[in-house]
Amino acid sequence: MTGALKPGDRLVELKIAGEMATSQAPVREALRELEAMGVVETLRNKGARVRVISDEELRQIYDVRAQLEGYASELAARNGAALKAGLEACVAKMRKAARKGDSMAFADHNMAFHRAIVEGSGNRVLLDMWETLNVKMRTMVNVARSSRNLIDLAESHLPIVEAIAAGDGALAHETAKQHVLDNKPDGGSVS
Amino acid sequence: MTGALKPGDRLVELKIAGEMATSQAPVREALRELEAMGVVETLRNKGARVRVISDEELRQIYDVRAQLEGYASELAARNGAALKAGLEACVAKMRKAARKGDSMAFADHNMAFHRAIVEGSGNRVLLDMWETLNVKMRTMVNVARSSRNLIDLAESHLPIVEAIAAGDGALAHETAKQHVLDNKPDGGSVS
DNA sequence: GAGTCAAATATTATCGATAATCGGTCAAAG
DNA sequence: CTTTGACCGATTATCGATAATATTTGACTC
Repeated sequence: MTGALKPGDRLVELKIAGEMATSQAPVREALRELEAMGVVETLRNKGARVRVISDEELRQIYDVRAQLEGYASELAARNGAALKAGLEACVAKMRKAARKGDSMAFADHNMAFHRAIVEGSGNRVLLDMWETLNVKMRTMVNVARSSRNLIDLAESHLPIVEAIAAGDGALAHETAKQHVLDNKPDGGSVS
Repeated sequence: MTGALKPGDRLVELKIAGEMATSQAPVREALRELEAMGVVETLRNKGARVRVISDEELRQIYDVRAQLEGYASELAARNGAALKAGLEACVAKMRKAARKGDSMAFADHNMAFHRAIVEGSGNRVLLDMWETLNVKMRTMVNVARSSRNLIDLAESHLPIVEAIAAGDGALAHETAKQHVLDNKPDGGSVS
């Protein structure tokens, strides 16, 4: 699935097959997989579309993500000292991207930061699930909608690093969770 | 996927196609879906197998499930009064099944209890994710391995009902989470 | 212009065929 | 006896065809 596809766009099997120089059947197989992942939705005899994520669903995704990342941070804090340098490097890269106004690079480093924590949790099921949420959202972190500037956003990651590096699981949990909720579309959750 | 399949069992496309009076292609599509859900694993040119869930993965699933159900209970507690009767009915049915020594029925009512809470959270993403975990585990609640008898297990759900019915989100969260961890294979988590 | 209907076209869903791959068996060689 | 290579059957992966379904187009009427 290459660029320039928007929620709601049609995915025509024979056309994709032609573009990929293959036949229809493998395309159907791939679409079934994407459907199971929640990226695509299909109706019988009507074909596949990029699934539309409603604002409500996006908010729900953020709420669940906050819980998962909070837990991941708590687990990661057990090995916080080993993760510290890597996390700080991500923040430094975010700062650099922020100064250059490069929001694409910023988003990449931001994602790498969060992934490092979830990977550092050591729970593979948690990581798979977190990735599933990201695939669903497609725009992994919605930077454009954030009410903060990129410099502030980069800095907002530091309390998470500190809590994890200090091995403080409970603080890491709350800090990471709140960070996600702070960046949720339409502001914070009541939860 | 009808009964009597164990982790590691081969799923032969042409055989399944014959049994279902269809052709290979729809079977391959279905297997792709099951693979995306983590139920099946395939290797290229080697076919599909029912995925083996290791003990470690099962423990990780329980840890993540504890977090999700803890959060679900917290959200459900907002509307706890409305959920109380339904939850109590599930516990009553669990008691009844426990008295009759009917562990299949027990498992069904136990699942219905937990599902009612996750549904009561009002977060559809959370529900989908929780269902995904259950599909992965396949044995939804591992009753046979629990160190408690069924009567005690039925009763162990009451503190969750009480916290939710009282609208106490934080208590519901901790109670539900601990309940899942208490029933995790090989005992509790350090987390 | 709007609405209806029929025909044409596009697309989906499945079929059966075929090429490629893999694993097991057996015979020959060392 | 062990190892190696050839062959065969089972299975996977994809192909191209076809039937079924949905959508679009064009003609006609008001």
